[in-house]
Amino acid sequence: MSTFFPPKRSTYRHGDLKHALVAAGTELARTGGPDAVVLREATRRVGVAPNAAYRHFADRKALLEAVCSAAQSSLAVAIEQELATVRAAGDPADVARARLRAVGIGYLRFAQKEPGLFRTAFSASPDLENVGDPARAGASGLSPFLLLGSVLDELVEAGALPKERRPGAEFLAWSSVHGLAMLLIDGPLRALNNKQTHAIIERLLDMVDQGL
Amino acid sequence: MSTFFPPKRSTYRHGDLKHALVAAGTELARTGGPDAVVLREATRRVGVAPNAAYRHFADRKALLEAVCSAAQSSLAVAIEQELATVRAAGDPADVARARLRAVGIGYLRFAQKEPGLFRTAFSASPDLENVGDPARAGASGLSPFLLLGSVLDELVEAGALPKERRPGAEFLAWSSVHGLAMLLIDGPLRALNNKQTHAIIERLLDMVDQGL
DNA sequence: TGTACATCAGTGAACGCGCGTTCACTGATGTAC
DNA sequence: TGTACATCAGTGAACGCGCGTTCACTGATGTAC
Repeated sequence: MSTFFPPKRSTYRHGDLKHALVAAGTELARTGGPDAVVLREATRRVGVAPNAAYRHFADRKALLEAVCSAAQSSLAVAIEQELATVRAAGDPADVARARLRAVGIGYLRFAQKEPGLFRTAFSASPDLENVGDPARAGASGLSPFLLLGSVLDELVEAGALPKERRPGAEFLAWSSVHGLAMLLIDGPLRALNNKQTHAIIERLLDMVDQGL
Repeated sequence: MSTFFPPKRSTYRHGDLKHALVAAGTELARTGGPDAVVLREATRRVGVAPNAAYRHFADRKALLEAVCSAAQSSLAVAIEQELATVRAAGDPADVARARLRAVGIGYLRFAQKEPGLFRTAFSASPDLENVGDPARAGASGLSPFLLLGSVLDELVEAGALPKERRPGAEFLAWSSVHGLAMLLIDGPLRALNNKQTHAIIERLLDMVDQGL
């Protein structure tokens, strides 16, 4: 455990300890989810005394929250990447629909590729208040929740979603996709192979598309 | 913490320690979720030495699994109760639809009333293998998953769901409802009031009904 | 350009805690004769 | 009906562990003069 990341450091000052601790914490979260974000282990990996962390974080919870924000940001980037593959030509309604699908696919891909980070992203302070926090955003400046919201807005603009059904639509789409993510990574759908997984993802996105 | 449940016991033998430990563990899970199922605390509450638990469970994990099964069983009962309120008269397709809705409502009600138990129910060994385990069933003998499955079968029989879409339909319905449950209890929808919650639940169930 | 000094990042040692688990035991039960 | 004894449920004490956090400290930096 503690033999990784040997503490080779020449200077007394670290220089960027705060970021280094978040990075180490993120690595822990990647492997073991939020519970694995252990303050002592993070300092060990960075090669620093355990209490050095208290120069930069009030307590363990503060470190975990920073890691959580970083995970949200990674999720936003994953969604943005998927959005970038959507061709913007053709019927605006079709484009908007394809973009909504891309949000779902990016979300689910991330959950599967990084289940530990995914669980960490939703482990702390999941209030709608910090939805606009830039630390949780991707390159676009939008957090995952705001990305979903903006794509739903596009859907309304393109006439593919009646605007009276727009309010709260985030939560319907999000619920379905989030639930599937849970079943796929922690739940009874873990055992599915790639093909089966892909099929069920497509069906779920169809359902959302049709039911919204 | 340990002053609750004073260890008043007259006999040397407990009589039903195994069940008592599961009950105490369930109480812990109810309050704090799966992580709160602490072997020592369970024995403390029952009024027994910590190691007495090892007469009945191989280790902490085994205790947690027993608590998990009990939680699944409670969930099944909650769903059955909701199903029992559905009137069986009228168009069979409408009845089957109402029963599917009842499954979703029972699921979500349980998640909201017992968030700790709900999280515990899905914390351990969530494989489809133990879906038929009687320890996870309600009065009907069916686990939550099997209850959902049987109602979907009814839907097919009543002609409300094309039978080629029946396979895997569990996972679509389950994903949506499970995801909403998560957002409601742990996630950003925690802050909603009863009315708002009810509204979003209805909309989600509409979406599933329409999109299946 | 040089020096005194305030600042504050990181150190070293220690704390108390509660956990899961193991050991050799003791005491009640129920069965065989 | 009475007694010896095997069974096994629960005890008491202890273990090692790793955690988060606090204390008084040391050493490098950068700024004021």
